[in-house]
Amino acid sequence: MLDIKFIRENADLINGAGRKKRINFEVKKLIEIDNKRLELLKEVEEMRAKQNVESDKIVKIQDAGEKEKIITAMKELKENLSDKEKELKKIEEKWNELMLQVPNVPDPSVPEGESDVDNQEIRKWGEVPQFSADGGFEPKGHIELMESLGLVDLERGSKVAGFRGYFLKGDGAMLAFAVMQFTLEKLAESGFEPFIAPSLVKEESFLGTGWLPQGKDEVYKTQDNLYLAGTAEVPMMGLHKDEILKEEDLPKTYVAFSPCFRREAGSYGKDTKGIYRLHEFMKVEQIVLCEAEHQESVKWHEEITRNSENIMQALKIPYHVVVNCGADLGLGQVKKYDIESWVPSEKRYRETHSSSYFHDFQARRLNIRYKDKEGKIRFVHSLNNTAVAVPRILISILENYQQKDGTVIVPEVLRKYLNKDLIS
RNA sequence: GGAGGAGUGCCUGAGUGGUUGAAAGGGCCGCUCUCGAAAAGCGGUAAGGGAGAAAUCUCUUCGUGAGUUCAAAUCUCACCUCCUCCGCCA
Repeated sequence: MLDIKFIRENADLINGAGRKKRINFEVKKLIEIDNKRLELLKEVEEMRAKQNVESDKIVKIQDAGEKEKIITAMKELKENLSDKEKELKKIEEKWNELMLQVPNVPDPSVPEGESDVDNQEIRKWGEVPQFSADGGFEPKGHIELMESLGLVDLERGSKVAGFRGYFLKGDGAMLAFAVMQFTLEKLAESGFEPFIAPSLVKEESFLGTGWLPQGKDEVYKTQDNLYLAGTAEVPMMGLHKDEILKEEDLPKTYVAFSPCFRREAGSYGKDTKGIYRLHEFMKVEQIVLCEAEHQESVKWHEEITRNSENIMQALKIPYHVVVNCGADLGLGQVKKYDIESWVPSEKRYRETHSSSYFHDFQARRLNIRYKDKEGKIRFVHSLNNTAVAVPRILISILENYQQKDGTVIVPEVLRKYLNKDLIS
């Protein structure tokens, strides 16, 4: 959500944002509704003021006849007032609906583009392994690798959990916990406060983060009107909802584990095999709330991106970082980087992390504020980034560390968790 | 799942229809006193919206929503949250 005053004064900017993000939104319509809203608001407030004044008189006046006269007049006013209030409420509902659709303005550095193919590589790390070079071998895909090593059971997974169901087992289960534990420890060391966040969450945090209403097909809803979060970003942003933080408490840097659930409604045909795209997975996520300065957001955006890169480098997995183009940005995102990890069997990088900042877009919706040095109350800025997503990251770990005989070397930094250096 | 109880400002807590945006105490901030501190005294201390250059004026908010009434923190209903007891249970 953006400030209505900002929207009114920067209609062109918002229209441009919509174009760049390939989101249909007409500022003109909203401004018309807003004008109507302000007009009605004024009328309603004048009537209420009148009512307040006359109410005081009713209490003070002794004369019974006079009193009766005012009460009669107030009865009439009440009729008119409640009609106007109903009208105002209807307009406000429409207004709110539109306000939730206003796209946040992307940073000028975000490239134009139609889809994720237009995302631009900004840096690359690591040597892509050359398995098939002289005397080498053709690298196996993660499914074959994991099934032959007994790390996953996909057949029984779908028997039990349906489409995209899976069991991680044996060293697959151990490796999953190892990489999450490693990540959590690394980030806790850098000062991020660890959390285990709820996944079953009320609607308001979904609206607040911008996952709803736009993504309603993407989110599971329960019969108790709770929703299953697709990322810890949702509960973690809800954490400080309606709070006024102190400036000295900022930045809030959190690292949260949570199970994640996604319907993948728009991706029926995509990645139907293996453990790349799942309805249920686990994730360790970085969340930052910082002061409401663009430079702060940028600084933290780079920092949380670097944190994830550091983990990838510790795991020694080749990756590159792309800056997402306009069309690949969500409604609230100002700028986003994806980290994509090398998948040898596909000979390409695939998305494993997503790092974005929102300015105060989410904070406005969630009403998360802080008091700055001058005592002024402002909305915080918010950011989030994947620290590691499991089991997706296992694809790159296992495929990059595989050997000719089908065994897999355990990344050095994970050995202490598995108590072994080879999965065979 | 069953039976009760409660939700008021930063906190504790008063308030059962009308000068209550809200007593009192605590906290916090400022000032006085003091060499300084403590204590004491005095003053201040919600957020959001609208109008205005500003001073200021005005509207809304006592868990949320709906209702009764000329008028609601106060009455009615629904929902949410928390607490206690019973049952079940990782």
